[in-house]
Amino acid sequence: MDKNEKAFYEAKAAVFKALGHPTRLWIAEELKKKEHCVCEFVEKINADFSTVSRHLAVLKHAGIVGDEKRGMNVFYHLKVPCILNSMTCVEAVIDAQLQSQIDMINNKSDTNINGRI
Amino acid sequence: MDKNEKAFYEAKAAVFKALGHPTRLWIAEELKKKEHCVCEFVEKINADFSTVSRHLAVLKHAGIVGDEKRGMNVFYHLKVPCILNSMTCVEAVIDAQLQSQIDMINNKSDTNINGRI
DNA sequence: ACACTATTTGGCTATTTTGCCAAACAATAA
DNA sequence: TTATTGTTTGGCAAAATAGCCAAATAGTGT
Repeated sequence: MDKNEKAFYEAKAAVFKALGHPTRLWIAEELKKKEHCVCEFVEKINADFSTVSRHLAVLKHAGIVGDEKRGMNVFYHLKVPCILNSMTCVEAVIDAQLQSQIDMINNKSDTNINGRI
Repeated sequence: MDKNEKAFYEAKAAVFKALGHPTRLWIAEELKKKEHCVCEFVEKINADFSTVSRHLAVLKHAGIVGDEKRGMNVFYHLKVPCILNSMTCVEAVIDAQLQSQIDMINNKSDTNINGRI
């Protein structure tokens, strides 16, 4: 893997990483519906103003959201909405994972039953 | 946001987080082509056996890959290939980001030029 | 039984991330 | 001008992550 390719993987991973936090993922989904100022998020999330601002900065730095100052507020919008198209697949991952956990529990109790007989 | 919804966002974010590391993202893309044992990755990545094993464990824990022991080797495979479908969009994010950086540089030098006149 | 190979795990340190508080900044209102 | 509101930034401490080494584990072959 040469230097360019490595840099490319780092850039791509950074995008995933930015979405890899529940609050930021939630913010991104909210921004898919419509733009929001920071204060609107602070109301809905139980977190400090500075915390929300930092999360938004992470998303902005990753290139996922953009911001625009209007009056006293800074409005954030989703720059690349397609980034959330994978959500159905992500949900499929979670479902599959949940299912395999259920299977594991079932197999374990089967073993126990067999062990008892 | 109630407890269930919060847990749902945490689970979804965990999937993104798992892909949010260049090595793990590279591994996932390799696994899209075909299954691999750990040793094959160790050869290609310049990292310790234990490091690679841990990265694979993270992907497995997130539900993205599965593993199967055959003989002396453990083979990993991509459980949910659709997770990489978003890659073209991720690349679009990077392109857009790169472009906005170029624009910023251009605007800055325009300002300088105007300032000089 | 022994040695050998592939993999995981425990333990450690260095680095990064998170989230809060307080302070700084910016735009508006009085 | 001062006060006020919305936002960002500096600084800090707690927690999580990454990556290495060494030890443990599991399966194979002798």
